[in-house]
Amino acid sequence: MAKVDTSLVAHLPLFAGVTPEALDEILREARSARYPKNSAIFEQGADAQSFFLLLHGHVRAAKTTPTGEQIVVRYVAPGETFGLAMAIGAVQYPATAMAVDDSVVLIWPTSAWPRLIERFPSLAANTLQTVGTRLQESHTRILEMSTQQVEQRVAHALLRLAKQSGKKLDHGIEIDFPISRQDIAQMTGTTLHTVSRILSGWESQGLVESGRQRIILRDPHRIVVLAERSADSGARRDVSTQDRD
Amino acid sequence: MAKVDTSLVAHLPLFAGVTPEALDEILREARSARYPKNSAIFEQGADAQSFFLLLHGHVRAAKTTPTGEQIVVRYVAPGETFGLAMAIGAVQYPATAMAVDDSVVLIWPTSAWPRLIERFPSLAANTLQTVGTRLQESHTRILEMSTQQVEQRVAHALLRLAKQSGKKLDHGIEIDFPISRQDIAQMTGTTLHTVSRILSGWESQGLVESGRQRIILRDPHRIVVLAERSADSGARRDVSTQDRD
DNA sequence: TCGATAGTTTGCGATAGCGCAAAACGGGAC
DNA sequence: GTCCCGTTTTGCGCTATCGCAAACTATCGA
Repeated sequence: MAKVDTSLVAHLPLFAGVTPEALDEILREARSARYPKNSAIFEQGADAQSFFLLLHGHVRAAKTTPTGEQIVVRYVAPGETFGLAMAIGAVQYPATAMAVDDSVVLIWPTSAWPRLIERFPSLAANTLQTVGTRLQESHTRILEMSTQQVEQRVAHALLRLAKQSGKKLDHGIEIDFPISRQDIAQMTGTTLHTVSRILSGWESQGLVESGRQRIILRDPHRIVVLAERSADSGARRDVSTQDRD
Repeated sequence: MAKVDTSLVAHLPLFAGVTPEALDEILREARSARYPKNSAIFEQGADAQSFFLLLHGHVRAAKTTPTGEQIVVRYVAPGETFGLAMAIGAVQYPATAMAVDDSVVLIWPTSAWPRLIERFPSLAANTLQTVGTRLQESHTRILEMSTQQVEQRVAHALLRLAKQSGKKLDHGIEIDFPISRQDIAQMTGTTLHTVSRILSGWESQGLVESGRQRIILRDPHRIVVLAERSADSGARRDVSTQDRD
């Protein structure tokens, strides 16, 4: 198997504090693979035989209910790890991973993990860091779903996508992979219909420009305002009653 | 300072794979403290100077929005760690921790963490495990908030509390610390009014018995049924349109 | 070039659950 | 025992958002 070029990944947070020789050794345990657009990388419930590092492309991690509804857990950007079921002691993947663009990944066998973290403890520390960060983001998302209305949640979601995977344009930021109204609905806990209505509204105000699986934020600044406004018109959540401390 | 008895904590997942001598050394870095009911242990936004292990009592971790709304991130049960800001690389606590009962905790200075995980790598691995588990639970919660109605979410929340901190009764399970309608609302993304209505309804069906900050599940089995029923009466989420794979 | 297909838009009626208000209740402090 | 305060209950109107249906429109393959 062709060896992966060390320099491509040496700067990643995952490998912080890992010597070049160690990195070399770590990479020797991995193989790389290419997944074409719209192909599944692993399925929710399948045995977690591998964990992954995304090199190129974009991956969507989604969780499905017994009744078939889905939510998007997150979009994976290049340089990020995913499928870390083993790190959390899970035997099966808790979500499905799908390449939303042609993608290239590094793959380690799950069985290699215990040995790797034993030899290179900073791997565990670094992974703890990223998992912890994701936990925080997850809590933020819960906070938003609990306290904000749909329009604000969509605004936040798009701003996050723009920050994570935005391509700067002459005038605006384009989200750098195909994403549908349905996807955004599944990120924000609403329906594609409601997302469509919201984006239509924004489009007519010149805030965004969007089409088939494509969104450009034309006026990020005003979208930030939308995201942060605390539900001014009438319908406000009950803050006064039973306020704690 | 009085040394903490090793045997009290040796069995905790956090210390799995740690030798008694190592555990002794780890505990020497900690001090213990008692927090009376309703006292704050740390505040959201404060410098994360310590991390904690709960020995006795119950702690509520809650996140507050700029506008003052709160959500309950989780309830901490004895044996669990909390305030792990350092592990995730945060400088400040992302939430507020408050003792909901008289509580006893072990406290380590954040500054001790790097040294501890260097000397005892399994601490990092174990912590990664628990943080990963919490991340999964968090995703489950997001899934529920996205796909279920309030009554089901409340059912799930109570069942989880019962499993985590339930005291078995002759007939039923009592949640073992004071918890208000408001608290449950903040766990499920609704209002205390709606929670109150739901519990009233359940009470009249003999599912629960509840009062001031006190809830007893009288018929857990039927509550499980409630939690799992997929919104039968009419209002069902749109699964057919744009189903993936 | 022409369908076929997947994604998007939009209208309309229905409703779950919110916000507000007010009353009832329970427990602890003194 | 009584008062007071935090919690809970309940009624009522309202609206954000859903669910359904149907039309529309890019994009891709034949």
